[in-house]
Amino acid sequence: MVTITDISLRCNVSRATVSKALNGHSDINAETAAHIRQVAKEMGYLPNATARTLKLGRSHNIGVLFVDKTSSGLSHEYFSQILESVKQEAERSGYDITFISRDIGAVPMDYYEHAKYRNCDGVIVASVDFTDPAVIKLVNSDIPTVTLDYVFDSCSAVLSDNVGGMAELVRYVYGKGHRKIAFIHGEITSVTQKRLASFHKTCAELGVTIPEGYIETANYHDPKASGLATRRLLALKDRPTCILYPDDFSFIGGMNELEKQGVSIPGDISVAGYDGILLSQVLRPRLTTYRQDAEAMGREAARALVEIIERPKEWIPRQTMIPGRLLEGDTVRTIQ
Amino acid sequence: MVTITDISLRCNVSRATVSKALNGHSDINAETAAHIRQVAKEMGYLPNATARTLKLGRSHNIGVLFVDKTSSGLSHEYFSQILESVKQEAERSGYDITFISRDIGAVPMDYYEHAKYRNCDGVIVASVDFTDPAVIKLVNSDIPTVTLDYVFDSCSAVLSDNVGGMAELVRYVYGKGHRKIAFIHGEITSVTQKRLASFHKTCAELGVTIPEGYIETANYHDPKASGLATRRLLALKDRPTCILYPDDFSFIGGMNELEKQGVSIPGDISVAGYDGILLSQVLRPRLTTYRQDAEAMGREAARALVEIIERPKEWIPRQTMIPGRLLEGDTVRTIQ
DNA sequence: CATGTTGACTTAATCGATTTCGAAAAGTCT
DNA sequence: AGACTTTTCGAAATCGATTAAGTCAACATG
Repeated sequence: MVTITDISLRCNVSRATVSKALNGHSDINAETAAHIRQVAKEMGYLPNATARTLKLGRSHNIGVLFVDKTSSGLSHEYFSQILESVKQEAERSGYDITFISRDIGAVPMDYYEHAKYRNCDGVIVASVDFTDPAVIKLVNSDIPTVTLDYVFDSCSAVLSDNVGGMAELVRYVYGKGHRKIAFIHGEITSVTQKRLASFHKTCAELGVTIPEGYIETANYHDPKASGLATRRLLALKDRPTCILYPDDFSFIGGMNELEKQGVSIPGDISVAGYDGILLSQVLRPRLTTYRQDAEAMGREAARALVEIIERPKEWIPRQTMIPGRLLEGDTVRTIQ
Repeated sequence: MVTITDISLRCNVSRATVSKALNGHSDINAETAAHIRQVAKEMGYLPNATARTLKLGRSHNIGVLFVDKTSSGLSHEYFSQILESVKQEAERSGYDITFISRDIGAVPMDYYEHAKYRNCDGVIVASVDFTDPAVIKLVNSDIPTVTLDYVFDSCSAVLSDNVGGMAELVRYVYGKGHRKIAFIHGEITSVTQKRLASFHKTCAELGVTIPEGYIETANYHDPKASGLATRRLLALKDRPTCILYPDDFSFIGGMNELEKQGVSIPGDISVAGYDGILLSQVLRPRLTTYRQDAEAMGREAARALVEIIERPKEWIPRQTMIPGRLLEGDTVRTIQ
């Protein structure tokens, strides 16, 4: 590997001069600097990020903490899109991405320790159990942190507009004439609570009453649970005319159950999903859903984090709300 | 941050002694070592991976190179599962994962340079254009590399059994009585070529002739293209009784087209996918498909790489074939 | 001409951890 | 007691890059 020392020998200057020339310091003669840069290029010099990190205390490396309960990893398209987007934006600013995990090898470590161990300049946290003490330790630490879809007052957050999204969905189906709207929600998380609250609030605003049994519990990304919830809804004496699902993928379970019971979509019952993943747009009928702008979420999270890292003085915890948009498919029918 | 120096001051020993005690060297008195470890724990000492990397030339960091043409990133479940699995296995061996990209910030870099810059001990390459000069430069470099689903003779590879998988699928549908089997394949890659060759070979072995037009071209992960290909197949005078799709996701396009034309699955026509992603198993009817063991692929890739890194002497390029298995769903009907 | 000033480099310390080569102390053997 | 080992620990170099402080010559100024 070519180091700064190799270049200095070749150019008959000190290592300091080489470093300064390469970093464009002003106290180096223009010709000397040009020559050094030329030689560096010829020799195929590459700076060593490790040495630089050690000296400067800045790694230009961002940790990402994504944990999936199901441990199927990034199976959820929403999160894999966010990750990709974080990665792209981080790279644009000169940062690399490293996964932060709980342990590494035989050494037990918590998230904070891992991030410190790797000298991460900051961490992006998403899709985790935000009540986990290890997560709380991290967000309250000296490491700049940005959370996704969860607010800690110690750090900045990027949020999907769950309240607005759910309100828009409810108002949309209301506009289509639906008054008997059921909601199957995922496991209780802060996101779920927001959607649930927004569902109740919007229904109240619209004067829509929610009969007993119209709020059903299932899980995110779990068609089976949604199928069972759908079955329970269909067993009600007073069936809903519209069912809102926890997310697009889990809707598949509902779709199967409806099909099985000979209930047509949207002829007999209308449905809507949430997320706006690719799948929802290739199904026929196309699923009406609320698209979360994962790309923007990842981008804004990375931007916010880089901002904190590079201008720590000016930083104050800030929440960025990312709006989504309703994707009108063909699964919500207009009724009289 | 607590460093080795802090501990040495507190224990009245040299930094060398602390380092040795912490690393379990034998030339330190057992009691002294125990005391040092105790103090280290009390002070919350964490080793600094950067300093260690600089000194030892080993980063315990593995680069992963995943590029998706669609730039939708890790949208393909097969790859996100592999990534997750690579990550888990790497962590088990004490390695972290960093994404390798083409440029970083304003600095233009190729993959090799990026990996060197970050001192990656090795790189795992998947889902890229293997004819890209930058990729070729990387796999032929001094950096240990493991490729997925592609063989270079300069490095080890982990391969999904595309030949065996396709053969098993064909034999399965043949066993169900099908003799008119169409195959819609994805864009031409080495994987596609293997499946295509295996399709032809297996058909030949079984004495099945492949009429004009039964081999159709579409794309991976692209329901639209598969839908169009399906339409072309349905327009044939002599329709196939069974269609094999490029992958499970793109089958959705075929499903829509069949539905639209009133062709029932599997009543009128049988179908099978490839991959065995979660979606295929929650659709009704359940899709018959060949499951690629993404989890094993990621695990073996990580193991192979760690092996090369830690025992470079004994290393010889090796290919590991990961078998998949047929997931029998309800989309292939028995015909007389 | 003595004194400042500026430009262009270099010296040397530093970041945190590891490791080679000693060195002192203690123990062993004849 | 003298010679040799063994045990236990430390001094100092090292990895590659950065930078504060210092040097020295050339030049400007009153």
